[in-house]
Amino acid sequence: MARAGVTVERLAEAAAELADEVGLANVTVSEVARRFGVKDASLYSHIRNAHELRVRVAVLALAELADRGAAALAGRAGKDALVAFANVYRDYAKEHPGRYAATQVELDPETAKASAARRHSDMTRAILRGYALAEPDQTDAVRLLGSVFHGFVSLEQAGGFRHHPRGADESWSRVLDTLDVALRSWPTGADDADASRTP
Amino acid sequence: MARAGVTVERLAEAAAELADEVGLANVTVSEVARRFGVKDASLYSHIRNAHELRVRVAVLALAELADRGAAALAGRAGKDALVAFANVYRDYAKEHPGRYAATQVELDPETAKASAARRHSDMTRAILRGYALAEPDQTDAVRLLGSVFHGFVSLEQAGGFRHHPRGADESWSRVLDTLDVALRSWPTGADDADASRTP
DNA sequence: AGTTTTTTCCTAGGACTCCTAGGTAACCTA
DNA sequence: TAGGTTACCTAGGAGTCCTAGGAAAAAACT
Repeated sequence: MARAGVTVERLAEAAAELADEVGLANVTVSEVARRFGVKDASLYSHIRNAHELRVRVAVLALAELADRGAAALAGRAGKDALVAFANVYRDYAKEHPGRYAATQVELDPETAKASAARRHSDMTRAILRGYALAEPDQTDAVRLLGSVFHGFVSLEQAGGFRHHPRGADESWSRVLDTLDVALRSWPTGADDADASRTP
Repeated sequence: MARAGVTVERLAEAAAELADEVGLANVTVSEVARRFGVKDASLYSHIRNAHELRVRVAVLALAELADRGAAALAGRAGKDALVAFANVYRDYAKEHPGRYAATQVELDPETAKASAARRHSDMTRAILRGYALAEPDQTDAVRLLGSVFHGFVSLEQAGGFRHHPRGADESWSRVLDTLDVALRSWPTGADDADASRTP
């Protein structure tokens, strides 16, 4: 009988597709095997276990996302870059919910190093070139941006914004405006102004 | 033979405990049953399916978190309230990772309504009383805060901050400083200042 | 108290997933 | 073309989810 031509790359691709359809948690070795017209046991010569399947989806998604981010950043700076990059995240999550969810699986140190995770923080740092920030503020800002992007997308996907008439799109663009302002007026040194007296 | 005294409340509590130990994804009907000294099939007179078990953990966590939030907010205002409330989230996530993860499961409309989800947005709105914001800016700000809190905690938990010497605690307090400043200087109307010309 | 009803737990079992062990057949290389 | 490697197979054990139908404990009603 002819071989199915399974490779780890095609496996990851199929698993990613499946994740987008049924959610990452429902990505199963058996189903992926089925899509290749192969028995589930056969896949274990390509992957160690079911977890590796999800890890490979994560690595794939991280790389795709980094590619899109790089494309969006090309030729842009300042707020323009910030907005473009942010939209890459949100659009990707909408288009590929399963892949995006995979982005959050914990990777062991070696896998993380070989992944595009570093490219993401580098790109975020590149955005911050438009806003004069020295270390360690720059790292803090990178983390702020990552938190807002992921947090918003995650809450939106979980349906957290559906119980209120205000559109998510409007909030999103307003949040990015605010982020832009915040980065420009980054609290430099020991800023202990007490806001509780600000009415 | 004597009965084990299983109730949905005790079930949810046990599932929550299990979630904190092994992760929400590994919360299984069989294991919960085992902890009650009961066969797995017996639990199906209390819950409909395994998914309901996780939903109940979510509802429990949401309520606990809301209680802590309310306690933290009592007698505080402005930045003081903001910081206290934010720390409730982060501390809870550290203390109860499984419960916190459950917080992000999608709830059907009725369950969501009966949950403490509303209390959370109400409390966030209460924080914003310290910063004069009218609708719809207030809703946008609520979403920004939610995004930052959840995003930061989520990334930190996924190990996203471990590959850099800068401590997560320092970044966190800096992020909250920035949030405080951002809320005070919220971009009111049509703020289209182009930041790309700022350097 | 005795009887009926309800609830809680049981056993049995089917369907599915994960994964291992060991075998066979296709492809690659010397 | 023989030998070796790799991709796939069957068989099966262990675990989970869930249903069906039965027994016994607890609660409710005479």
